[in-house]
Amino acid sequence: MRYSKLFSPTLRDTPADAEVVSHQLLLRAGFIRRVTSGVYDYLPLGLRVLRNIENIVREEMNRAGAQELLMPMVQPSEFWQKSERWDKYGPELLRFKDRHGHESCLGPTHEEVICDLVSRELKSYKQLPMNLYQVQNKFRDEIRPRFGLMRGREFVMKDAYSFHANAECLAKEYQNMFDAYHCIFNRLGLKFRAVEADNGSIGGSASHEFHVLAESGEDLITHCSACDYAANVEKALSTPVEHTAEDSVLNEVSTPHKSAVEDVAAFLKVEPSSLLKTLVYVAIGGENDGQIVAACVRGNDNVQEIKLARTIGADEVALASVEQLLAIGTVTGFAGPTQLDCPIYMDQSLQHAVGLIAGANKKDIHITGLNISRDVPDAIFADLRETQVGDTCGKCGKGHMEMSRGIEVGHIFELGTVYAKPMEVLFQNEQGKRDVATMGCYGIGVSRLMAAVVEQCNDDYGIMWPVNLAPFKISVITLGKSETAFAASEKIYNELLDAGVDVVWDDRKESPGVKFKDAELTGIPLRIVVGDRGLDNNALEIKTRWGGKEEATPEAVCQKALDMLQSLQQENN
RNA sequence: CGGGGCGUAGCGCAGCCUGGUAGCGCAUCUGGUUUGGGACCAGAGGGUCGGGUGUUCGAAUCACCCCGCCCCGACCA
Repeated sequence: MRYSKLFSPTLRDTPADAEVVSHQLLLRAGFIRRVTSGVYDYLPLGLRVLRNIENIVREEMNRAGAQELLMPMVQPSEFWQKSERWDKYGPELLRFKDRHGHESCLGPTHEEVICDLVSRELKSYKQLPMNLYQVQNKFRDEIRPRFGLMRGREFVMKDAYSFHANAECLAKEYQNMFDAYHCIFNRLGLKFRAVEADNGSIGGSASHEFHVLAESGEDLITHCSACDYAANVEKALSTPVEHTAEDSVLNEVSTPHKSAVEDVAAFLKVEPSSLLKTLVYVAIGGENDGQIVAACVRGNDNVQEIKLARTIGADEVALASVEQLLAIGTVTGFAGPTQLDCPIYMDQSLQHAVGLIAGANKKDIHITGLNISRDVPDAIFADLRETQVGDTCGKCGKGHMEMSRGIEVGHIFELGTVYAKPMEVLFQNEQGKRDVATMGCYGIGVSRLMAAVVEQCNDDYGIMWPVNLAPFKISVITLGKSETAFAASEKIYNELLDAGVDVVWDDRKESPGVKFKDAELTGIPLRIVVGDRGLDNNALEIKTRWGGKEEATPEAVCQKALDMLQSLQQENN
């Protein structure tokens, strides 16, 4: 490709509305442009990278034995009614009617469609197991799209669905996908971590998320310093540092206008860990929709709302309103577990706690000397607190937990029969009886990966694509306007084209600085500089995007560059 | 949807408080000079000042409504 013909509009200034580096650089380097909220154009360079990512994903999925197909973006409401998600899925599902008044939606995921397809064709256990995948655009009407490709409404996803005769077979495929995902993210040159995850609304049993480690990540993930345990904090198991206190009698103390944990602790001259934090929640969705519950953790801990929701059988929870607090006999800022008219859930670490300070359910008053087993006999104990740095690992009991931020780029689930059953994905088993297929599903956010890679691979000059992903591998930069430099460049360019490399020739009538800056901004791994000076010295410069520098004669420069490319590729993997 | 911020040329911004007929840098176009790190000179084009309504002799500027964007929260690949 000649740069003079390339549609690659780069920007000098960072667009003001882009917050994270990946968004800024992808815009500046001319890889993407925004169409509307959470919806983007992929320009030629961006599409090249996207395709490179897709192809690595394809190769590894194929190698793992999955088969590619392609399902539609538009899906009929009937499928969703059958799976009972038409009502459950919520406003993220973009629904519309066609000219006949027929209700449809844009696919946010494809369990329904694949189940419908497979249910029609699946007859016998002999056809199983089977793993089908696609790389396709999804649409989710996200509440708040942000960070460019990181959280779009329309995005490219690889979604795979496996079907099995039984749970053991599913477990095997789950492991197979787990391993394939490791291969994929390694080939993409990413620092990542697989963590145990909450299944969320998708349902099913086992589940892992794959996170690219980055400060800008939206998720908090935690891992053990000693064993291989790693989990999303939404789900992580750990035990807090022990707290000891003297047992004593209950006593009321006046704490005027002090309701925040820090304020109360400072006012009473104690550590926040001596306090009991009581938060009142309302269940949303699930069998106990609308139920009000109290959740208690130590003052220095936080309630992990997802854990609470799972514990009480709700889809999610929300903090109760002032009116709801009054209804159960307490007031804002001074809630405590005694004499509350609702079920009281307590973090399991509090089972034997004594000498705590808690709200008295009266304005401006706290109680001291709270003994949980004595004073809150009806408490229900469960894992409710959010894991903190330094907690003891809930798995090995030896290491302590460390925290990092992650971008979720993959998620795999053992679904079991949650979709196959309502969608009637049935087959005849070995005994000749009708059976429900057991399913797994495996997602990778392909377009999000593009952003995640940039988050990890950039410097002050721009993007530094891993060789595997780079839109072009080599940039031939012509300097000056001499006929000889131009002719020499063209020769090198053609030689590289013949060698089958993705090469771009910067033949523009621009000053050297502009060409260098653009090559760096767009992250081309290797550049060959062809100028009169180099030609006169019979030594052309080859420079890597990571600072490496070599020289070669005009005759040898192509081979040299190809060799360098190869060794860069190996470093990558 | 709740809270905060913003909307003036392709990009980055000033002007608004105190109303007077729209400006700067970069980019773009023409001509010329230049070419190993975002060149220089001369000239040129490009704006419903997000939209509407109102106040006013007069609105980018003041008021009200709407729309859009960004950040924090709930969602998730």
